[in-house]
Amino acid sequence: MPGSTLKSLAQLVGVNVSTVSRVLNGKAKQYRISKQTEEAVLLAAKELNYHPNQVAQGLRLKRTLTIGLVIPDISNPFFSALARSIEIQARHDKYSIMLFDSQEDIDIETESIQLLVSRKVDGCIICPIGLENKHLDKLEKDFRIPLVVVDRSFPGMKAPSVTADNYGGALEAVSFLIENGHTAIGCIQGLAGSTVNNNRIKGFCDGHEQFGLEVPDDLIVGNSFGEKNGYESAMILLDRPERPTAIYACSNLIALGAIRAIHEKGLKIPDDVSLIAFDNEPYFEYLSTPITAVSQPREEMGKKAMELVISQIENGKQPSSSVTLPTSIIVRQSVKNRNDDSAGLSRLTKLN
Amino acid sequence: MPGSTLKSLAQLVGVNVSTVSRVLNGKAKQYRISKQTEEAVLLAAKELNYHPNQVAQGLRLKRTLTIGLVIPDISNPFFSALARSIEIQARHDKYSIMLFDSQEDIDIETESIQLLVSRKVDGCIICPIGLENKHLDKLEKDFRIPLVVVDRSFPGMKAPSVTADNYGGALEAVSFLIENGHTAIGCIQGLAGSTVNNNRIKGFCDGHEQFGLEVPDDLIVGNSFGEKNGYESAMILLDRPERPTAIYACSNLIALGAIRAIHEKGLKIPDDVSLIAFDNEPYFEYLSTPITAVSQPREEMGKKAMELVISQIENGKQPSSSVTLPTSIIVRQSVKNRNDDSAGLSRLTKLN
DNA sequence: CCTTTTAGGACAAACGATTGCGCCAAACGA
DNA sequence: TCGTTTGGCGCAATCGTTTGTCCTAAAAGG
Repeated sequence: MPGSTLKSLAQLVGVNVSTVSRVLNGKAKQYRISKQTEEAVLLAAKELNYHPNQVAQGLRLKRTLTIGLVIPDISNPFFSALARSIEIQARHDKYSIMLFDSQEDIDIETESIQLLVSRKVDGCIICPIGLENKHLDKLEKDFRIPLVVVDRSFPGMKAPSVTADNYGGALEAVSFLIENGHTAIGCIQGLAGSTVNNNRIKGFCDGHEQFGLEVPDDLIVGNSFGEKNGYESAMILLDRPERPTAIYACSNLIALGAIRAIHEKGLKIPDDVSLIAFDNEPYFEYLSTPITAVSQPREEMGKKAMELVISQIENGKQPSSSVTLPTSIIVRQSVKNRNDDSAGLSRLTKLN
Repeated sequence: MPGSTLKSLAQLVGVNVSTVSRVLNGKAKQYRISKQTEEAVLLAAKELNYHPNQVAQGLRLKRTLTIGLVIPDISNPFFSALARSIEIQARHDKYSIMLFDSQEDIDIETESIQLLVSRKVDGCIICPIGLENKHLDKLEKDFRIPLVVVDRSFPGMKAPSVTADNYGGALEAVSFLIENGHTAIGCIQGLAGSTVNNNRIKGFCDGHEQFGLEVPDDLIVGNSFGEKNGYESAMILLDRPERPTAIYACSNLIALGAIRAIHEKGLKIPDDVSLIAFDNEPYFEYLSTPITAVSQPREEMGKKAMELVISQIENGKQPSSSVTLPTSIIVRQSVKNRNDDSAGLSRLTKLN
């Protein structure tokens, strides 16, 4: 049966569609439908394998049970893990996910947001490109669609955000490097100006200061979270007359690109250069040299984001605060302990 | 404006909604709408930033411009690459993607299919778990929703499928191993009974026969495409009294699990055991030992799948044939050439 | 001057579901 | 016997679009 409808059920049972609707919505006693009629309707619904047309329901109820998900690159393991977690949580709450891949392109992101509006999603979760948020604000102001921003937040946005503790994680990473005797640390950053990058860089800088080191501005290079930038920026760092002893990669893909560059140069991790990554991948464990990384709670981030949209949708209230989830450092073997190298090297410690 | 509608436009311009609708659908001259009215409507549409309510359109036109995508695990890089390619192609054709992650669970897969029906998607692309297809057939027979099956097909299904050349790729992989002097090859299979696994195993077996070798049935172990199975099955193979000299892993995740097991055993690839994987990952290049793998054309598969659904939707005709896309082997360093080991070892060659 | 054409749009019925209201019969109370 | 309740359900509007049909005035034709 290509689509049994309320009408077909009504005809079969011999009652009005409104009666069928009420029975199927469990409002039988509220509207004083007789037991007999109720059972007949329920039986017919089973027979015809009735399932309501959610498009019609969506129009009538102004609620589509759909969440829009906009992501810069679903093939990036970080985002696909996030997406999975979001989908699972959504399914649990009876919502479905409409997926948009913005391809790290602000125009596609904007276009996707327009689509979300046209499609009347009940709420959305967006991992924005990172530099603009006017189009995001419109979602709430003009269209009143609940929004949660994940991974890349904006200062001054009303929409709640879910992010990892980028500052804390960065601080931990750079402290780890410095404590292992590294003082010339190259930093390959992501999209400059994005809040997530700002925080990962601020942690990098503050880490230096906490140990009384000068911040090596000229060692901060790059401008994208992608693999290509990781490769190219690593090449630049490695070509410097005074090669940094360690590289801090601001994303999983940057790390992968850096590894490619290091391989290509014929250098060894960690003997020739140490590496630490922000964002962990399962395969980091099995790389030529297992990579030390700052791990983000991907599943929790997705779950939390979904909870925040749902609560906005169902309670109608804006959850006051954004959430920041803790990171953890996973120490493997990509950072060399230079303190052992020469006894003459004075060990650095935190100042305060 | 939380949703300008045809009605609001009509009031603003002072005409009937039908007139507005016709103008916006480019049917102005067909219905003899005057230039003035047309321009007034278009202007108002810009002013109010009108975008049609796609839910209402969907109900009226019985066409939602939505494709359902059901995938066993979006965090598996193979599927996320596929999803990305599908989303990009869909966007190009004005469709949006509704994403369902079946979590390798047949019940969730079935539930997802029911959701696709309720949500009136125009077509769907499913990467099924692999063992049953009755619920898939219903999609077409009972609901007339165009369907394309990707990665895991079923013999005798009417729905077209898009798969890599699993048989050919397997044959190539095992031939490569044998030509490198391996005769005791462990095989960690995926979900037994699924067509994709059948083909990857048939290639494995036929490969042996083509070289006049007996098929080592007892060396074929495992029963899932996941990482856990890769780990556990590899452990079993490595614990055998006569350890296989090579392992053929039937999926990317199986390979990752096998690598974990090999590491844990303190063995080296390829000196202690060689490894070849079906399905390539970018990071295979940078592993402790770069892994030789059979590469599937992920992007092409996604694009082709989308083309097949669209053609069914728009032409209403069933594309006669399923497509099989060629694989290619990427030789790295995880397979040891045992022919060099001892001069006494007779080199194997293909029989015919 | 009367009829026919044409231009320009309005009206209303769908699509499938939900829901406020109203209607009719039987039962009940007085 | 007559009004009032209550049980049980139908009617019709509505959500926002699309589209077949119909209507009205002006222009054209004779």
